[in-house]
Amino acid sequence: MTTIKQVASYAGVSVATVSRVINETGYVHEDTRRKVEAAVKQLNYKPNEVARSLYKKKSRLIGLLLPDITNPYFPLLARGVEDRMQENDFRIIFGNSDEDRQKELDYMDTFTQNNVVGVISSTNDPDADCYAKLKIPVVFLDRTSSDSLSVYADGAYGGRLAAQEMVARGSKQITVLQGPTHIRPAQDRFRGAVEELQQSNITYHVVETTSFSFKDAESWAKELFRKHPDTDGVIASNDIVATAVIHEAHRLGKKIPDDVQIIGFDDIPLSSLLFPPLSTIRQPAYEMGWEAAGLLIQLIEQSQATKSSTPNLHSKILTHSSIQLPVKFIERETTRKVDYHG
Amino acid sequence: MTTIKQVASYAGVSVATVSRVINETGYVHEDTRRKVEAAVKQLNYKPNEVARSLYKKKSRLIGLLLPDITNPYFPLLARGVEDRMQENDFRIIFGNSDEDRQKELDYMDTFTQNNVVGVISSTNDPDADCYAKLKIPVVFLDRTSSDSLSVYADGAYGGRLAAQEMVARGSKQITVLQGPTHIRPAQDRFRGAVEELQQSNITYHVVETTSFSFKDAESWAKELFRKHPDTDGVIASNDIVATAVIHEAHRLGKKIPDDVQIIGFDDIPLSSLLFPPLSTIRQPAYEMGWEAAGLLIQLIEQSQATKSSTPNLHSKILTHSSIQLPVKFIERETTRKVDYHG
DNA sequence: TTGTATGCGTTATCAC
DNA sequence: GTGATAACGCATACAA
Repeated sequence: MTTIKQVASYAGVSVATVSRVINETGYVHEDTRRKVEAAVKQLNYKPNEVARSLYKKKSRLIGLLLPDITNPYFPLLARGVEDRMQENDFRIIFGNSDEDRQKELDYMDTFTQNNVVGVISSTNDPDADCYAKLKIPVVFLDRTSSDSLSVYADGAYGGRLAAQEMVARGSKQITVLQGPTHIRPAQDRFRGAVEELQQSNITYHVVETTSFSFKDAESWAKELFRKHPDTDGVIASNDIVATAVIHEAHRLGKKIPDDVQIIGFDDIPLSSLLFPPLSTIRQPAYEMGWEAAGLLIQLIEQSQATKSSTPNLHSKILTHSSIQLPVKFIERETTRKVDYHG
Repeated sequence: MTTIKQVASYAGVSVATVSRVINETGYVHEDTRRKVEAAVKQLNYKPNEVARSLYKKKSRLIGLLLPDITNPYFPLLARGVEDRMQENDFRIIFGNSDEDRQKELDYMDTFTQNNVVGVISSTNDPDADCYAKLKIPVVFLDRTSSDSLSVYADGAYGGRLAAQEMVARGSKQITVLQGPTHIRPAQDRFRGAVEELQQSNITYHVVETTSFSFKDAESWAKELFRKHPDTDGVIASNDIVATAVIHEAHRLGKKIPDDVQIIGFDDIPLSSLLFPPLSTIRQPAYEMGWEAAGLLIQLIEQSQATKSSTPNLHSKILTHSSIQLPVKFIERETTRKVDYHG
């Protein structure tokens, strides 16, 4: 690796001057600039980010912590984050937490030890100590917290919407799969659905579920149709679980959507490829990642500005502006057609 | 952040001593050690990885470059890499290349600028300059190169296997979807399949395809049944493409597997959830990531050893030991049952 | 407009 | 056994 020193001597100037031209800071004569630029090009010089990071106490790295990239919901989030970050010259240190407290802690240590300037985390406990202690901006993704910045979809409304669409399409005996109680967004949508059902005076049952794993979901699907055989509409806690319900319905010889309608949640890429293609409530995962990254970048730039200048009254300061993105009903073929519907 | 200096003064010793105890290098009196350890704990000291990296010219970071984490084949690879790296206290800077040369170059710059100690890349051009110039170990994942270390699945055999199984199950008019020509593993499996078919004296046709996108695949599926309406067996270039073929077969009212058998490639998580569940050639993606990480770690440790000591004749040096992992036929329901088959 | 010198937090070398 | 101190590559305050 060629260093700034080598560039300097090659160009016949001091390191300070080289630094000035590559950072476009301070005055430098046009001729000198050209000499330096030539040297930079000639030696193919790329500044050492580590040295920069050490001196400035801040890097161009951000930390991204997701529960499990293997869960089909997360790749889109990750991609949204990466694209926006890449555009703004930030790189990503990535980790899976498995929703495990210890792994989460470890990664937060990793992040701080590497001088990351911000983190995006999809955690079940945004109020955990390790986040409060962080002295850099944090944005919570897909997980809400009362007093931290976060980007999430409108789960409660999504739940209502699922219930509305199901009722509008004629289901009378609806079973709702609750979703893991420790995952806030799962509970939001569950509550939304139940509220709507209650207001509509529809008979409904609830089956408790404790994970989003397909394997577990298969047994809940069985339980569902065993305990509530008259079910003619299932609101699943997410698309994976909905998939298991579809399978079980097939197995029982039930016609979808004539005997039973099914609505999922998320709209993961898989959903449109199922048979029948799954009607679901879409969370705009890519956009969520994108927005979270944008918010974080804003916070990062803000915190730099705050430190270096006197408070600027003209620039609006972000203190608590979480972003809630809209969800949308995606009508496919596990729900019946309905005339009035646009 | 607390620094080594603070720990030193808190413990009443010099920074050198603190460094010795945290790195377990050199002599240090038992009492001193205890004092330092207490200070470390008290102040919750965590060494600054950036400063370490600057001094030692090597970090605990590795670079991972994948085409697109949004493609369902890659999350498992990534997870395999992450798990193994995490176990060995390496962290990951992650990026998507979109198979775009420029993005690839940019990420290689990022990696070197951040002092990563190794990179794992899934590139179409392992012989590209940017890899040759790298002075750190590189392992190519899922992409082969004649003279670089790589971890990949036995694509040629996978192709043969697909053809064998299809023939053994009675297909007489087989169509093979070729897969993108610029993606080496796609061509390996294609050639394998074609060779097997030729040896078996089976009539077959080839439909060219240029991507793995589902959207494109839909039109190739149409083309396939239009040009070769007698097709009673399809060997798809991967599971995504196979999915499109299933859809088209449904649309045409063809019975699967009675009218047409379909075999995919990869065994992405989606495949078992399709209807009918897709028979496919499984690549052990998670294991591949895991092995690639293991190989890279070995190379990293080796290169450190080589630098610091005189060549050790007793330790075997890895110069060219690529790892080829076995593929396997996963029998599901897009292929017919056959008696002889164990 | 440019150069010198200092420090960022660590590790390693060398005296003591 | 332990402590100064130089060095890693860079950016900046300050002097010139």
